[in-house]
Amino acid sequence: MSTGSPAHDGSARDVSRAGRLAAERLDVDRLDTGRLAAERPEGYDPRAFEPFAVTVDLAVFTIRAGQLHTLLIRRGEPPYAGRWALPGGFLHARESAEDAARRELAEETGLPDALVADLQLEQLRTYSAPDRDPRMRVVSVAYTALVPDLPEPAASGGGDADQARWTPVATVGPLAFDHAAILADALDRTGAKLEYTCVATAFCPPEFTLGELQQVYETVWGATLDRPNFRRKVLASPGFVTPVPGASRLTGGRGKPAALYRRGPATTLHPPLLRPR
Amino acid sequence: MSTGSPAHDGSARDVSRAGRLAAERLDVDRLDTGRLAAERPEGYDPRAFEPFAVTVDLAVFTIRAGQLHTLLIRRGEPPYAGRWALPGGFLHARESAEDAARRELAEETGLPDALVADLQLEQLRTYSAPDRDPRMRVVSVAYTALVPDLPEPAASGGGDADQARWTPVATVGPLAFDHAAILADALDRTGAKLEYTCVATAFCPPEFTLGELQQVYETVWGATLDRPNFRRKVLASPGFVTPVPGASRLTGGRGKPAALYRRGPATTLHPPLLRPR
DNA sequence: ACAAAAGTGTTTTCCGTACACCCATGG
DNA sequence: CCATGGGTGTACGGAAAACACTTTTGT
Repeated sequence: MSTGSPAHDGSARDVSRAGRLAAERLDVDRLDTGRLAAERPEGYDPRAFEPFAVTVDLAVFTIRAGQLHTLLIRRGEPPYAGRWALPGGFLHARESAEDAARRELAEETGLPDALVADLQLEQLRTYSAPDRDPRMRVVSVAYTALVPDLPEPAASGGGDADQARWTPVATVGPLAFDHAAILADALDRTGAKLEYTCVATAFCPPEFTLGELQQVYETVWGATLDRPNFRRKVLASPGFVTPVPGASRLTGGRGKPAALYRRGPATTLHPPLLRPR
Repeated sequence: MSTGSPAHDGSARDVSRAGRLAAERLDVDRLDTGRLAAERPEGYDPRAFEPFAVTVDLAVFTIRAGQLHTLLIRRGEPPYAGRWALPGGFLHARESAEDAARRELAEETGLPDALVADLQLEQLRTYSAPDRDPRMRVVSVAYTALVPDLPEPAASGGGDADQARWTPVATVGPLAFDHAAILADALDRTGAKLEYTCVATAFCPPEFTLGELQQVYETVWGATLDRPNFRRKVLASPGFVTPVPGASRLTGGRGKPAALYRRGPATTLHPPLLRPR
């Protein structure tokens, strides 16, 4: 697909992100970087095994106030000190990348583990440019997560030097390492997945109206949809949503109360819900 | 998407695959595996940085005699000695995963580098289960490549102990490590990509007929398509194929000679070419 | 009574499907 | 002249886009 090819970037998490992450602090100086080719005169010895650091990066999206937001953390240590970055961290020794992503997500957002356990979490892509991280060779597996609007966003960790904050994707400035490219890829993928999967419900609370579901599509796609047609399409897709006998009122104080739905058992959308144009 | 979750498997390339790969031979005993949690009594030290080996695995597909084939190599060393496996290998020190995949593909297939340079190569997924490889912690980035039917398949390397062979996917037996899961994922992805991208032409020689292109779809999908409708859809997709003023005869000796086409500049298919049912 | 949001119906257009038919070539 | 494969035309059915209309609430 697209080749963001972010050249001079990196993604290794370091000692930043407050004391709550002390359990996975990394002392870069302890790393055996002596074999890295960058520190050898010229070329490398092909017979030497090169150890890599492996991390996960997370593009976590939610919708707040009709805008798509992503979770960013502020780096406290060089490189890129003071810059915003995607949450993430190193794989533990006996932990898969997805397990690591789930663990990091729980740590960063403070969500209960039970909620994180059955969360939409999709592997996006692996970023492996040799100079992603100026310090060492880091290969990072990026994941995308879609979460409902959380009452307390990521306010855990307190008002420390290392903040974590929901940021509207439209106002995201330059990010550390190649995280801008990762974020762009995640946005592309998320928009595309809405077309042929049921992931849109992941943005919604357990019970939601069709109007809220439509707002998810409109927010991510940046387009307006015809309400009657959207309604028909969703209800015609078996297993996309299941009705809840009961109604509630939303999106403003007035208007007819809307029926409530839960996400259905289906994961893919047949036929797809194509975006306009 | 799907979660193959291959549990007890691995993917590290070792000293197998003939002498032509000597440049990247790996002596497992030289690896610093002392820190691996599997060799410690119980649990692990979260503060210790764990070095990972990073490899690429390649699911290379071609169509020969109306059957989808994949390129497999036979392992000469334990673990899984004698078993077939996907081609692949370790990342070099200053090499991205895609570069490594391209290099390995050139080495395994013996294709000229120029041809490999502008080849369809798509990152599939990264496999990181902790026990993928019984010897050590290996994270593998899997790629999918689609190539035309090659005159000399993978006959380079000679009749050595380590063979490389095109195998019909229908007759693939058990594979080493989690390669069966990777192959299954690659098949799923390839079938899906035919629907909304132009990658099908990657299976074809530079000049091809619409009948050959249709056979690609029918072979990968295992379904028959209506020829007139297929023709219209392809020609209606701008940039999918471009006509060549000239004709040739094919697929048997008789019948009207078919017009020839080259692949066009487009990469995505609007509207998509959905498979039946 | 009016505004705002949910829900229903209808028309028109377009696309996918199925299938009939003609063309060119080899045996 | 018949089998085989390439290429064209066309009619039918269903889905999607556009839009008018009804229903139910709050103010």
